[in-house]
Amino acid sequence: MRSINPKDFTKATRGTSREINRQIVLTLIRTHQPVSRADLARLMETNRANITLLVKELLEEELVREGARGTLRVPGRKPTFLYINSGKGVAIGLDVRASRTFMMVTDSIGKQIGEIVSFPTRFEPGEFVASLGWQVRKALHEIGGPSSCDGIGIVFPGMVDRESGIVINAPKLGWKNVHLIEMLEKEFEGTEIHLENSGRACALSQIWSTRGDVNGQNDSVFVSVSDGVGVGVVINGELMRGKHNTAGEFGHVPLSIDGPLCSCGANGCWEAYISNLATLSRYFGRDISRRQPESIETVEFTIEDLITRARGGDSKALTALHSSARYLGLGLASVINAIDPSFIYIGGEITEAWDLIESHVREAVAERTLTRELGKTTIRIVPAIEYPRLRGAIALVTAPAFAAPKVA
Amino acid sequence: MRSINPKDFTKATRGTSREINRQIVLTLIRTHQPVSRADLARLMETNRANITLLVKELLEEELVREGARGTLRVPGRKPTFLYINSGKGVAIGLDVRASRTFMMVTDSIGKQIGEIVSFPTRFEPGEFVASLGWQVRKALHEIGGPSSCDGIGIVFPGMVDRESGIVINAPKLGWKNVHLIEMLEKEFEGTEIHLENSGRACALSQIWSTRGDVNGQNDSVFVSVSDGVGVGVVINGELMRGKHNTAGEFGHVPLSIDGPLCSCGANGCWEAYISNLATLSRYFGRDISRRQPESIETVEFTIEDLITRARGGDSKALTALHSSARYLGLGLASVINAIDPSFIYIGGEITEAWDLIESHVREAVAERTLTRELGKTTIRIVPAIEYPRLRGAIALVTAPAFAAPKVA
DNA sequence: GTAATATGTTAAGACACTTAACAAATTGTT
DNA sequence: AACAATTTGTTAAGTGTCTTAACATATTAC
Repeated sequence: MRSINPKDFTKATRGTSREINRQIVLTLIRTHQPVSRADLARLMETNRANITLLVKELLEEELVREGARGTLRVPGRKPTFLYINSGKGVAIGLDVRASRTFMMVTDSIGKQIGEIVSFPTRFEPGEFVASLGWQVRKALHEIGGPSSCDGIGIVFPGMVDRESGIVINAPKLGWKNVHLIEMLEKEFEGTEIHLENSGRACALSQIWSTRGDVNGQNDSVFVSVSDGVGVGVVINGELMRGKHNTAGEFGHVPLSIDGPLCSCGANGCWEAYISNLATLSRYFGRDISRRQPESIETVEFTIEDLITRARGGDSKALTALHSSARYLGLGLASVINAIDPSFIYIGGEITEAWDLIESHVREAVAERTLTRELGKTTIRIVPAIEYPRLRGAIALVTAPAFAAPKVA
Repeated sequence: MRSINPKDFTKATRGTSREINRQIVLTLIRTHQPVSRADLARLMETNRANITLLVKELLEEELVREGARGTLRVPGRKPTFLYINSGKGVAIGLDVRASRTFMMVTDSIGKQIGEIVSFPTRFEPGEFVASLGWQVRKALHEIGGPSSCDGIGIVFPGMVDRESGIVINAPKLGWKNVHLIEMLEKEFEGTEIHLENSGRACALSQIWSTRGDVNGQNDSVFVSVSDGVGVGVVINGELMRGKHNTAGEFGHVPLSIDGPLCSCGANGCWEAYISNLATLSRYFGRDISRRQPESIETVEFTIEDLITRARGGDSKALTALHSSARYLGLGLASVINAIDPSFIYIGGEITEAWDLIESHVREAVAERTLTRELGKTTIRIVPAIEYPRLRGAIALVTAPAFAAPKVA
């Protein structure tokens, strides 16, 4: 039950119904393709005539294309299959991380083109922008063809204001209040640039996935455990962004207000207990979380190494993982109590060790959730191979075309 | 940017535009009344013809009524004022608290009728339902007239599943998994009963308020500090309910996982630091939080008394309040980091001491919020005299008529 | 080759917003 | 008192979109 904001609403016009149904048709083609007009009519519980008219318009706009005829096992005319016309342009996704930046090129519905490439991340904003420009132009050139670029989505490890395009704080890179979009718009003249925080982008990747078991979930939370802890919250099929576009910072909700110092300056944040650095610190029995960002590339022992050791029988490594698992679960319990989502997704390097830690996580979740039902909230691992950050970056570009229109 | 759920969407029909605009008109009349058709046309940026047709329908349905003619300071025909037709039925709101239950009767847009009455809360479910039945019938009889009852909204201090109508856990009353709605529906045959948690209900009271400074805020959080800590989160003008209808339990997000024992069984919940009992315990220097519910009525020293003493110069009382204020602020910082709302509302007895504690709260908020902007999030006190719980209970009954239709 | 069946299109109807013209009511001026 | 100017509210014709019904198209089974 939503209240209508009397100061900011959208009235319905003659074309509103069409606009709504048009987006529904697009969504259904995207998630069900290949699909026939008759199928769409059944899915939407409307008549074929209406679908014909809606699709005719989408065909004229070249958003949709007709493909091969399908087959039927029963007598009757064969259906004409419809597809999203994804050949018009390409989307570019960039995942900026402390050590390297990853790049993915896709068609306009997010289907990967070519290989994912990566290059070192420059820490000086000017150099950073220039290197991005060079890499993106190179990738576009390699693809060749007349494809235009629909837009560039950039995922950043830190606090960003998507609307103003400012990187508010990215401790991993040592950036504060950098007006990144402005610089990028000069570099990529005429191309739309989208900026988003990594936790929220990961959540986007799930909202806009076409995987059957994933889509159709209105409320979910993505927790990305990496150098930091990023969280994206989805409410009502929409990413929670907040007044200052900084919503979702569950990583800095405390487990203990006088716990270990966090990179944000406060004590006892969840992040300070479960980030990769926290786990490594626990293993080495010392505080390695306060290094300068410049030195990150020189650290040779990673969380992956720790997981390998744990699998190899290193009981100290296993203990460090179990400890992080417990804190992960305790924090997840807070998220569950606060949001009560249908799904929790977890991404990050630690998911590689899920078989080692799952029981510890679940136990801690059950311990602090308020009801038994909440304790059983589905937790799904998103492995690195699914590239949730990059897919989220791509969604920033490709999703708007499929979004629900704002009404009432 | 909302994604359309391909498994659960609402297509637009011929009547969808009308439905949307009809709800907008109702909302605008509710929030702007008295208001003329010409005013509505200006507010909606549409033509008067459309408004005439929309209003004609609402007049025929007796949802809206015409009133006196307005005046103009310029030449021209005088406007006909429109009002929500609130005389058709009454709504009943019940605020169940550990010691007493409060009852308010309003017209169908939430305007109070008569006085607020209260009666002792029975702890045995059967007796509880019977006493409610008796009190409600008495109130309806006293009002007299042909008014029918539009519905009853009940606000409960504990975890409730609004949809199934089950009180999952109300430690203050000692209830667990009581199917309250079922019992109440037998008692009030034919009348709609709505059940909600007190924190969420308070949030509803703000969403559906017609106060100019309050409405028009899409994202807000209501924190109700009383015997327990109830939180209601509003996202996009809609109360966040969650998969199991238990969303918003920020009261049990920890400040320190090995802090004091909370009524929920876990350690260090926010509630265990800032509930009235926690503040009183701090004052008395002992743990009085683990009493049996039956004895609550016999406790003569309340948080109000403590505030009075603090004002009277009792430095121990003031210290206890300041301590709670600090913890309140630290927890609020988590809420702000997680949700980034436009507004935070605070209700409960402790608001009586706001002038004594505000600076301490704000300081703690600033200390743990991630950006300076977040630290400046507006905090508004809702005094007890505004009866947010009761207004929320009423909103449960009166709001659905004004809600935005579900589309796409 | 024909009947049965499913897909997709077309045309007429119904419904709601939109535009334009008009009636109604009021104020200010001559 | 008559008239112009102005605002409110209504009516009628127009346009866009969903809806219904009929029809053409294409395929399978007999």
